[in-house]
Amino acid sequence: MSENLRDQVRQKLENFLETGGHRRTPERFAVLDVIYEQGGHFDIDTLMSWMSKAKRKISRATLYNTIELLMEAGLVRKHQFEDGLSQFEPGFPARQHDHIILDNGEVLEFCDPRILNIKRTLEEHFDIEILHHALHIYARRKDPKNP
Amino acid sequence: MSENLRDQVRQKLENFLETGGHRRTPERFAVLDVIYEQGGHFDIDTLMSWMSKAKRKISRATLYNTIELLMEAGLVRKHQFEDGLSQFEPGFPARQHDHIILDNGEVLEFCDPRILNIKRTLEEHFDIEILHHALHIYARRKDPKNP
DNA sequence: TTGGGTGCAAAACATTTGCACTGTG
DNA sequence: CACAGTGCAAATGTTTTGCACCCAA
Repeated sequence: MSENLRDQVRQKLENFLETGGHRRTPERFAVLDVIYEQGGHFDIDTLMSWMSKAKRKISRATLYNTIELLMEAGLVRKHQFEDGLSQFEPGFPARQHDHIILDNGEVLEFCDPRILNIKRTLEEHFDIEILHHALHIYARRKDPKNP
Repeated sequence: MSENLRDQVRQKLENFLETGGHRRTPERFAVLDVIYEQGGHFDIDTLMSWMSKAKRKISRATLYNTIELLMEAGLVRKHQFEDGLSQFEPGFPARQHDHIILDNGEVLEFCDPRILNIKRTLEEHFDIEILHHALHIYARRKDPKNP
C-alpha cells in the first residue's frame, strides 16, 4: 500500500470520528491500516488472523464494532454472498463495482455501465429511489479441455 | 392457488423423489403445498408459522431438510439478502427474475433482459461459464411529498 | 475525571448434527 | 421389516450483548 493511500484513509477516518463525536482509539486505526494493507476481500476470521500477524491484539467484539463503524464511515463495504458468510472489502477509494464469485471461492470484480441504465429504468418504473445494489455472478472458469 | 398448479408441482416433486430414490413422506408434500399456497417470499420462521396455521405439525430440522430437498428439485429458490437471513421463494414455474428489497422489508420482482447482455460480455471477457446470478436492488419508495 | 470503547465471557440466533423412533417402500 | 426420514435436543458457528475496566478527550 502506498503511504499516500494509508494517509488518505486515515484522514477520512479522523474526519468521520471527529464529526460523529467518536474517539480516536488505536484499535480503529490499526484495523483500518491492516484492511488497506491487505487490500482484498475478507471475513471476520481472516481479519482476525491478519491482525494477529500484524501483532495487533484485538478482540472479536471490537472487530465487529470497528467494522460496523468503518462501514458507516464508508471505508468498508459489506457483501453477503450465497455461502451465508459476511464478506467485507475496503471501500475507498474504489468506485462502484460488482462481483463474480467462482466455484473455488475466488472473487473477481467488474464494472459494467449498463447496470446504471437498468437502475434508472427501475427507478422510473417502480417510482423508487435506489440506495444501492449488489450484482453477484456465480460462475466457474472454463475448462480449456471442455470449452 | 389453482388446483392445476398444486397438482403440477406435486407431480414434479413425485418425479424428483422417484428419480432420486427418496420417500414420499407427508411432510414433504405438506411443505410444498403450503409454500405454493402462499406464493410469496419467506424465511424458515415464516414457513414454520404457515405450517402451524395450516395445522401441519413439523419440526424445524425437517423444515430445513425439506427446503434443501425442494431446492435440489428446483421447486424452491434461495436468496441471501443483506439482512443476513436466508430467504426463499417458490421456484416453479416462475422464469428468471431479480429482486428489489425496499427499506420496509417488502420485496418486488423484476426482469430486465439487459442483464443477459451483461452476462454474455462477462463470460467472454473473463472466459468463464456463468452458473447463475443475483441482482439485488436496495431502495425506498419515493415520498410523494419529497420527490 | 468521565463516559465511550475495549476485552472477555455469556447470551442470542440461525442452522446442523446425533440418535432413538417411526412409517414408507 | 429395513432403513430413509422425522422429531427432539444438544452441538455448532457466527454475531450480539452485559459488564468491569481502561484510556482518549
